[in-house]
Amino acid sequence: MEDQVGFWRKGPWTAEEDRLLIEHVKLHGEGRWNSVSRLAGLRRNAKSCRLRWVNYLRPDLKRGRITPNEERIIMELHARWGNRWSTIARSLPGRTDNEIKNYWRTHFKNKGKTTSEDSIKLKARLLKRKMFQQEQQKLLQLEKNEEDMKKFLLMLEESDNKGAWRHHDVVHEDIRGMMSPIMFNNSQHVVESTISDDFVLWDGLWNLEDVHDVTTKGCVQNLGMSMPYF
DNA sequence: AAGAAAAACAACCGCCGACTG
DNA sequence: GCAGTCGGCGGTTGTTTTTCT
Repeated sequence: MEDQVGFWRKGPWTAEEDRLLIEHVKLHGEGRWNSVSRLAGLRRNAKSCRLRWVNYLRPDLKRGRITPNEERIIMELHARWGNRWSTIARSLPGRTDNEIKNYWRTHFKNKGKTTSEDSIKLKARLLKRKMFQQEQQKLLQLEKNEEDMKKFLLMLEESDNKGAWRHHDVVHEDIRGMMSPIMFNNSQHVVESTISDDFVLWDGLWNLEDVHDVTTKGCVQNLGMSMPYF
């Protein structure tokens, strides 16, 4: 039946389809996308299900516009890796390859084709937007840093009492709601993300060969330093 | 306020490499 | 070794939203 032409639904996903897919992934986890349609009762093919989950439904996705820092990282990494969007996306937690690809296309790909006048207008507009975003971000960052520091110190205190951070899932769940996800690797005590998104982003730039290899020590050190900004 | 243009977002398609029987 | 299947990736297109004139 599934081979019949026209069996698979196309076009925008409905809320009900999203719900079914989320339920399915909750129960069975990611992967085996070919069986998803059958098990979840969806008339969507494997690729469609995977794409919808990866680009839209995953809980760890970051919503909202690309920040100036992220933009800079995209430019840096694109200069280094070219159109390897998934590779670039790995350095930007919460962003998908599709998102980055779209962003690159709309902002940079046709830059060479614009007239000088157009590009001046474009730059002025981007600058205006950038300045606004920076202001917003600074305000948020000030609040967030203070909050994060308190909570991180509290967590350190608690972990000292317990002896060690034993299981990264527990830690992740504990602090998911209050700060950017921190993933602790059992064997190496490695932090996968950091206190604020900007820290990991910059760490990604500084350690391009292994963007996830940030020690807790480095993380704590980062807390004390001023943010690089442009 | 309205239409046009630009930007952002969502989704599909084809190709390719890894895996498996 | 080979064919089939699956999942991932990058390119592209269509639609919606936002911004500009």
